Amino acid sequence: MMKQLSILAKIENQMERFSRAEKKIATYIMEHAELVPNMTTKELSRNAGASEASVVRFCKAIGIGSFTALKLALVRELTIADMNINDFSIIEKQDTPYDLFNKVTYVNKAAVEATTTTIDKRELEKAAEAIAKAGKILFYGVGGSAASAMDACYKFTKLGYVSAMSPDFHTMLPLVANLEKGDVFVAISTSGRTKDVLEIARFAKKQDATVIAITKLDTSSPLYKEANIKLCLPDVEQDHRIGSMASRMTQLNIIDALYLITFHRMGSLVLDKFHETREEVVRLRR
Amino acid sequence: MMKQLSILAKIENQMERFSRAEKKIATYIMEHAELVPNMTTKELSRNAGASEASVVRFCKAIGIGSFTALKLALVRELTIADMNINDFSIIEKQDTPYDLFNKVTYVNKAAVEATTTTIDKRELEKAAEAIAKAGKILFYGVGGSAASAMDACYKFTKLGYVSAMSPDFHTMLPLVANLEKGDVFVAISTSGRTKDVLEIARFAKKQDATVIAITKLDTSSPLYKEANIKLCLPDVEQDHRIGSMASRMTQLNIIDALYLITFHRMGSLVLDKFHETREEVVRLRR
DNA sequence: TCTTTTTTTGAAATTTAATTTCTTAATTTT
DNA sequence: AAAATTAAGAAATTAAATTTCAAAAAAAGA
Repeated sequence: MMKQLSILAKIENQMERFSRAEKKIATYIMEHAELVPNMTTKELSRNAGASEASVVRFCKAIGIGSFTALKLALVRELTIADMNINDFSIIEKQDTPYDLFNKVTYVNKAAVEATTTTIDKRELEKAAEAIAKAGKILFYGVGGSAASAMDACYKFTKLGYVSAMSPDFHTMLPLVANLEKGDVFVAISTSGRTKDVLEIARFAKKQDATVIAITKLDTSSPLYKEANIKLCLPDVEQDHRIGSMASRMTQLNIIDALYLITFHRMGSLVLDKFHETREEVVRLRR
Repeated sequence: MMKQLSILAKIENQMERFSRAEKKIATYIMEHAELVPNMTTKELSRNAGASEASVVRFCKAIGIGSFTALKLALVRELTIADMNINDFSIIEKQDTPYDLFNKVTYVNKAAVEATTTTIDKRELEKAAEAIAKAGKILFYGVGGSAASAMDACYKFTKLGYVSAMSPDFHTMLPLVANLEKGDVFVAISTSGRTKDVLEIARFAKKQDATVIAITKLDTSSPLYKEANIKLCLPDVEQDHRIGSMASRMTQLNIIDALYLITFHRMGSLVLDKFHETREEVVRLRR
């Protein structure tokens, strides 16, 4: 029922979609998975009969940020396969609540872990830089992503930023209209194809704000293409009837990172104000 | 038969033999093994307080051919050992954004994992039962827990429940006033001592609603004592300056479980309505 | 204690690997 | 068939790992 987070399964599933060179690479990896972690792009490209560039592009195509990340993910997967933990991956009729809880826990843990395969070091640095320089930060996500936007907004408010969010398109419009050059707009959409989010992101860009996208690594999605900075989520898509649970975990993991990075960067400068807030909170304790 | 020593064990064994720089590197690896696979020689050397050359030499010293090989070996080992959770509050001055990201990821993963230590099978079953019988479900959390409440509300609305939430005390009052016997009120407060949440929870109880608490396992907290059903969060140690990030992860993990359990229980009965919603969503695709 | 020798270390240079850019080739669309 | 789009590899760039080498620290011998 719940789809695998497994790299090899993902490759197999997408096999028809792949282009000629990608197919060669995919086939080679499927057949020699255990060798790949010890290879370089040059070796793999030579063995598969494609170019190094295609190897790197292939990684993005399957939603993994870099060749090195693919190698690490493969090692993990092959190690796990040896251990046979995979009975977690399927929900069964006779599952008790506690079984289901354990399965959810496993999936969420794996989802958080998978974020390391899609995050790009430099994009993260760019994001940190942009946020550090921003006057205002807006967050926007709808449906399942609204809660992530809310969480992010709360966190950055705590840091002393002028921050806002709303799951409502019409409320966002005037907020975005007031963005200025150097301000930051964070668009949260796992698919990268949510119309409302896209439209507001374009508007924010027109206002000269820096647009940070928190979205699935999918080079063909409109949000991915539009954004100034891309913080990519792993593709943890699950049963379409259930909807994505784990993807919120990955969104929040990235938001936590942004928060911690900003906090760390501000350093002791803000700690005083921070403590003031805290004391007041304790005093008013509700 | 000679037992194959793991890398970490091997490092520990040889600790006395190491030179000064090697010792620093060994210590860092022992203490942050899970971070090393995503590091470069430069990062590791900086974090450990030694040079890149020493990192490479260290690998040879423990009988591993290259730094890359060490990283792969560590991944294998950690995947098998799968987390010995000790390591919170691990932020250092010189951490780069990417370092911080990896640390957050590790902490969040560990937090999700830790949920398994505090959840009680029977409480979970009671919660599932109560929700199945409920007409309405309310969620209430303030501050950092508001986003969790929002997420939960969205999920249960998708399942066809009459569900509401607000981070605003005054908005909650009339909502709770309309609760009837058998309805469910879910109070989300990690500390279990948030005044607003407590007051509303008491009110809900007076209305004969079933009060489910999502709160830290702490038998002396008022919310823990008041609640009909307790779904307990692990006590994720938190830096008080930073505030809890990981605790939201644990809240959401439990919410995901409740959602999945309810979904599972409803079974195919609702799938039709579910699909209708989905088709409409696709049609209106925004 | 004071050389001398040996070992350890990190800075800089080199080599190797990964990624991006740019151009050409192939494919699809009109 | 022409135009537009997409795919692919060669070459250039950037980043990572490794080696070299000179200086510092420690050990050995006077």
